This record gives sequence, C-alpha cells and structure tokens, in this order.
Amino acid sequence: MPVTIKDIARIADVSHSTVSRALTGHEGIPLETAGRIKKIASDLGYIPSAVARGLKTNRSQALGVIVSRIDDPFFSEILQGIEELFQGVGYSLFVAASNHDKVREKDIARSMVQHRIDGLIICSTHFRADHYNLMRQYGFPIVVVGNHEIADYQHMVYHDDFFGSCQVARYLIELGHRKIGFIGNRKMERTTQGRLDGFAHEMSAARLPIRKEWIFHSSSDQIEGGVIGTRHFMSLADRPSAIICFNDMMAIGVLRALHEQDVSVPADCSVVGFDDIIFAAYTQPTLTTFAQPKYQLGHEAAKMMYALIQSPAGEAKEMNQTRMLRGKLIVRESSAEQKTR
Amino acid sequence: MPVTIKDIARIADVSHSTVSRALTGHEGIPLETAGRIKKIASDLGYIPSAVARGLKTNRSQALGVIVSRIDDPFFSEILQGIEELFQGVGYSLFVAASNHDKVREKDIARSMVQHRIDGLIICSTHFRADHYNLMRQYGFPIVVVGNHEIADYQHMVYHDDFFGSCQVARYLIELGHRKIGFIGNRKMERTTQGRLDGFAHEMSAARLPIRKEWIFHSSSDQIEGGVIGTRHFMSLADRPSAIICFNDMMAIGVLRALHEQDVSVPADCSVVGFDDIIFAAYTQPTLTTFAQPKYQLGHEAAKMMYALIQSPAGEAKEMNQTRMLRGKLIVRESSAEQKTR
DNA sequence: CATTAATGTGCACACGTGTGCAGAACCATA
DNA sequence: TATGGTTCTGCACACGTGTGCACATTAATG
Repeated sequence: MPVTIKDIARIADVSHSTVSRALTGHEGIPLETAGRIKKIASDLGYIPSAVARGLKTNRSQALGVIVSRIDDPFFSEILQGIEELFQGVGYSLFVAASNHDKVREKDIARSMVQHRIDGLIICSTHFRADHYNLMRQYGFPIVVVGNHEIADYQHMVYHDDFFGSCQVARYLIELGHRKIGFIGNRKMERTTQGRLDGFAHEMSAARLPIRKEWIFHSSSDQIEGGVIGTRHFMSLADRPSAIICFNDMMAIGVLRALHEQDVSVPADCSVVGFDDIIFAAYTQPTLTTFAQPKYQLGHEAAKMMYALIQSPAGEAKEMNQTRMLRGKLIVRESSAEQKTR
Repeated sequence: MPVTIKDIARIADVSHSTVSRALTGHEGIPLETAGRIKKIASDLGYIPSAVARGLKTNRSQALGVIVSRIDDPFFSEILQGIEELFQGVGYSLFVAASNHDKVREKDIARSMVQHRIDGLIICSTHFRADHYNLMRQYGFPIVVVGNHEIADYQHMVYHDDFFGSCQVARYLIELGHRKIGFIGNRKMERTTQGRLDGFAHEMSAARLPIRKEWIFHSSSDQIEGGVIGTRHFMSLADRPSAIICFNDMMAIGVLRALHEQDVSVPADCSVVGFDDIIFAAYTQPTLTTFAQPKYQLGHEAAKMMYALIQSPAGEAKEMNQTRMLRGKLIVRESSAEQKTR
C-alpha cells in the first residue's frame, strides 16, 4: 500500500538503485537527476520504511527505555529528558515498565532484542543480572541511569547522593538541630547507602551523636513509608527535632503523619525530602528538599547513548564511562531553626 | 551476529523453510522434527528478528502512543494502563511526547509511519487534522483517548465530563452552597465545555444564579492557573463560597493561594478538583475531587485497539466506535457544609 | 505390483532498501 | 581514431523471514 522506491523508480524511469542513491544523498548522482527524483518522492508522499532499511543496514533507528513504573513522577521526568533529545535526532523510543516483576523483565528484554534496538537505557530500576547479560550479548550499548544497585555497569549516569545528603545534613546542623532522624529504604541499595553515608559524615564532623533508633528503614519508598517512619519516631521517648527522608514521597507521608499527631512543622519538627518532585513545592507547608537534576540525568544518559551509537563500531563502547551529576538544596517552609529549650 | 533460522537449519540439517515452519507452529511438520528444531533454537538462544518478520508479514508488532507530556501525572497514568495490557500480548510501544508543538507533531507522525506501526493511540493531546489525516492514509487503526477536542474521531475512548461535573455541583449544592465559582480552561474545548454544562445544569436545576464573574477561564491548566483564578475571585465584592476547578493541578494552586490570603479551607471556602491525581490525597487539606478512571481509560483504549488489530482486515475498522467511562466523586477534607450566615 | 493419496521437505521467490561491480556513455588527451 | 579516464546507471545480490508450489518419499488402496 505505501509508496516504495520502486514506485518512484517507475515514474522517474530509472532503476530503484538510482532512487535509493538519490534519496540518501549518495555521490555520483547528478544534481539534476537527484532533484527530479526527490521532487517525485515528495509529491508521492514517500516515507521510507525503517523496517526494510533496518533489515539491510542492521540499524533499527529505535532505542529501548526501561523504567520500573511510568506513572512515578520521578521516572517520568527522566524519561522526558531522554525523549526530548532523541526526538530531535530521528530515533524512536520503545518504552516499557518492568514493575519490579521478573517475568516482565524477561519479556521486555526479549522484545527489545526482537526489535533489534540500537541501544538501551535502563532507568531507575533493578534489573536482574541474567536479563542484563542476555541483552549484552547482542552487542548494543546499554546505559544505566540513576540505578539503586551497587553493581557497576559499563556505562552509567547517576546522582551524587553522598554530596546531596551532606548538604542536607549540614544545613540542618547549621540551623541548630542536634537530634536528627533519617528514614531510608533498604531496597535502594546504593542510593540509600550514599545518603546514609553523607548524613553520618556530617554528623560526626559536627561531633553529633547518631543514635541507632534515629535511623529507620521503611519497607515502602512511597507515601506510606513516611507514615510508618513517623510512627516509629513518635513512639520514642527522645524524639528527633528534624527528619531527613529518603525521598519526597516519603516526606509527604511524614508531613501528613505529623499533622495528624498535631506536631507542627517546622516549629516542632523540621522535615526535609530528597528529589524535588514537582509537588514538593505545593505541599503544606512547602517541602525543603534536595533537588536531583532528573531531567538532566535523562538528558546526560541520552547524550552518552548518542555518542555510543555514533562512534565507529566498538571504539568508545569498550571504555567504561561514568557520569555523576550534582543537585542542589532547595529551602522551603518545612525546615526552620531549632529553638534552644 | 545474532542467531538466524539459517544457523538453526544448518545444525538441524534441514532447510531454513522447515525451521521457519517448525517455529511458527505450521502444520505439516512432524512433531518429532519440530521438537528437535525447537530444542536447537532454544539451545542457541534464538530470538527472531521482528524487523525481518515485519518486512515480510507487514506487521511490525509495534504500536505508537502519543501524549502531550510524559511527565504529567494524568497522562502517565493512562500510559501505564495502555502499557500493561500490551506488554502481555507481545506488542511493544513507541512513546512520543508532542508538547503541543506543531513541528514535533509532524516529526512524530513521520517517524510512526516510518516504523510502520500496527496501530496508534493518541492520548490527551491536541493533534492537528493534517497530521492525523496523513497517518490515516496508511491504513493502521487510530484510537483517540481522553482528548479535549470537539472533533469526532472514528475510534474514541473518553470520560463523561458532564456526568462528573453534575455530581460535583450537586454535592456542593446539597452542602448548602449557593455561590459557586468555576475555573476552567479554554484550551480544553470539549472537556471544559462538558464540565461547564454539567455545572450549569445542576445550578439551574436548583434555581441558583450563575454569575458571569463566577466563571473564570484561566490561561494555564497547571498550578499557576489556579493561583490566577483565585486572585480573580478574591478581587470580587461578592465572593463564592465554593470553587470548582477544571483539574487537580489548578485546585492545588487554589489551595495554595487561599492559604496565602488566610482564607481557611473548608471553613471559609470549599475547593473541589477534578481527575484525582495521586497527590490529591496528600494536599493540605486533602482534596475533594472527581476521580477520572485514568488507568481504565488507558486500558479501554488498549482493548479497543487490540480488537481492531485482531479483526480481519477492515471489518471492525469501518465502524465508528465510542466508549465513554464514568468516574466517581471522592469526598475529602477540602469541602464542607456552608454555614448559613 | 501398480496406482493413488497423504505426508514431508526443499527450491525459489518475495518483502523494501542498500551497495559492489561492471558496463555504458561521454569527454579529453595523445 | 584510438586510448584512457571520468561520470553515471543498472544488474544482481544481500539482509532474515515467510510461503506457494513442486517434488520426493512413504503409506494406503486396488
């Protein structure tokens, strides 16, 4: 049904080879002929088939992106950053959500290979080593962005969690807080560890105590995780005067739980999040948080991928490459000076 | 590099035709031979090329999804609904964001056609008629979901905004409100009109006045749109005692603006949103809103698309088909009885 | 045993595009 | 005119998979 180069060839009274060469800007075709062919192609509304071209050239002009969930605002912002770069350079994106489900991971890996993608970005999700390795065999580059795992990948873009957490902790210490609680999430191995290390680093630099009961690992990294963590802290005889949360979703849960217990924020307790998702600016009170450059993370991952695709076969591909981005502290209403009592 | 059916054929000592037939479950291949071939294929880790298959069969096993933005929580929830259905049945999704940009729309339409997608879902975004028609020429089915345009498409899934708005208005009226304001957004043609009609319908059914200055069209449908709308209402001598917002993002803006003006919600003014995005449950106060079945919208659109793909050439395709879903009112803290003064 | 039917399998071509190679056509130089 | 070079273009094949058709083999029937 669609117009093919053969249709164009028939009308232009040349062979399909000539049409192919004229349209791809190949040398050796006189400008006049090329112009005539291009005119016909455009009149006929010719749009080349990436399928046929991909079969011949072994480049599908398609990339894969795997996230854990599409409807998580943190991931979707990274996705937006990736999408915007590739839209401009003519690559299409296969997007799939793993949902932390092993079966789906396998299906996704399989379908990515089936479509012979030119590259893959794995974004903020655990991914089992066997599925990762299955795909590596197929030779296309894989960039991992913002992952929580400790494992080292060949090409990575991630956020400097240690630095970020230091900023947050130092800020609270400078406000006069001495009893600071931390709500983490064990599933996020590398990330939570980095943030915990930064926290511990600043606390000991200021010679402040780190009490075991002030570090709480919640089972959920969503809103309810913050609620659970708050319940824990409120049950203590000696409560922290400030709470650092693993992410903003949990911080929103903390705000909610404190409100229900009539603990005033920031007067009685400061709360700080992490990520700066869009809603952090609109909670009540607005949330002090450390802004991860989510869009940039996506953008940098896309740039790294683009370089890998462009580079002549396996040149840059062999080198390990890691890019680390830093965010910045965003002070809003949920944090304040600790009044000496 | 990857294993092909020819590799399998060589090892099994048959022709590649036989391998092809054995793997696709074609009749006429004895079970024993088929089993032997399948075993070899699996041992070699054979994964068929959707590219080559697509060229021959004219089915790419890929679908397109176009949204206006990926990082808008409303769209991404619909996307999640679409993704989850197709993941299970072996279709991959090309996802693209139009950003309401004409140039990008054109590029997207072109790249979708290039990849010879089997179907397209246009999701909650304006899409120029010429680009839409360009794609229609290529014969693949197009399902439009939750669009704001008045134009009728052949295959549509959308939400009953009139019904939803009636529920909201009636609820506020039953709480004793007589002065009700409405913040809309003109860009969302059909949607905003449906909600306005529902509002007007209930108001006149209750013989309540609809004042011109109580209907405000904001230029933005995001948070700032709500802020602008609130500013307008606060400038009036006779202020409404309840505000219905076009969507939750705007309602969050309203909550914020009222808080800054020391207007207590819901004591002095009730606020109701629309959509029930995830954060509506965590604003301060939590937001009363009308829940659109976003996930279901995506799911229904996917189901309709799947039926269209499966149906023998152009059978169901010719019929117009529209599916309308209804949501439900979610009462939270931002609305309360109007005290008679 | 001859004939027919049923069953398996390979050959060859197709899908739409790209490309090495050879030949054709033209021009310039000896 | 003969020779060599340059410029242009078509033939033929390739990519990986699917499939109509014919042929080969075996089984069933007379």
